[in-house]
Amino acid sequence: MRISEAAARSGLKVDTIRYYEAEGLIPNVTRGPDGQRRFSPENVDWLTLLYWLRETGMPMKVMQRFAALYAQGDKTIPDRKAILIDHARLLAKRRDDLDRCNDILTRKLEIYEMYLK
Amino acid sequence: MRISEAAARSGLKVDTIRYYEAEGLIPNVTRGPDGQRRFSPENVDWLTLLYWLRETGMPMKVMQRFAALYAQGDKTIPDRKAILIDHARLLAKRRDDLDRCNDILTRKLEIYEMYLK
DNA sequence: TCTTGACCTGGAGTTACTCAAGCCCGGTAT
DNA sequence: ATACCGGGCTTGAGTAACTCCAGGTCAAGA
Repeated sequence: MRISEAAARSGLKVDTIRYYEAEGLIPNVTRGPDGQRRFSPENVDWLTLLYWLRETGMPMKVMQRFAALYAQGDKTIPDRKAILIDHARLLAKRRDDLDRCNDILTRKLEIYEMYLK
Repeated sequence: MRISEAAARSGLKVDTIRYYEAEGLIPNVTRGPDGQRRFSPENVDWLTLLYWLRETGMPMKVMQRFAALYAQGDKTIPDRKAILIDHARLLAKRRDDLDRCNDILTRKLEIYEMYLK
């Protein structure tokens, strides 16, 4: 499929996809005879994963490493697994942060209520 | 207290605090006779709030608006309340995102396990 | 044929810091 | 008295990760 559809399906913007490809984050992107990018369903799966990793705060350098490992085949699965487990730990921390911030907001809002009375 | 202590207490870096002040995010910062910034406990409270708002993804422009409203006194409390409620909604969305990403990671890891068998 | 729409590249602009260079100032060790 | 810290100051450059834009190609439809 074309880049616009890949963008719509993955959640990434067209520009971001091109940028990610230039930075080596997307393996196996082929071009049609017209020189335009063609995305396979596997490409889109990959982009969707990148979208969520980004959305949850994975730095690009880590994604780059992840993509490089992927390009080296199945023997890098333990390494890739380690990266994802690490990221899952980050997610847990972020979740705690959100909860903590929520508590703070709740307290502030209570104070505002007092003032409004 | 001095800037380094304010940084340690709020979680923000010294550089970030100076930057935030320059951008108008911190009301009522006074200077000592030596020309150095002095932070009151209220300042530190404010900085801590900024720290958590930033940590949970509030853009600086919103913080700027929030600070400007704060500087205008109690009559802006409803507006400030609206900003915080809005941000709380964002927190809820981010929490969903984290959970969704966690699901994806879990599935990927299961696939990796299959390969490793 | 002409135009439209999707794609291309290269490069500039943006956000929110982050770091570094170079200077001032008060306190302590020699 | 002076040399040297550590901490603070400002200004300005650098970074990450996009994001947008100008200018150009090309296939397909009216």
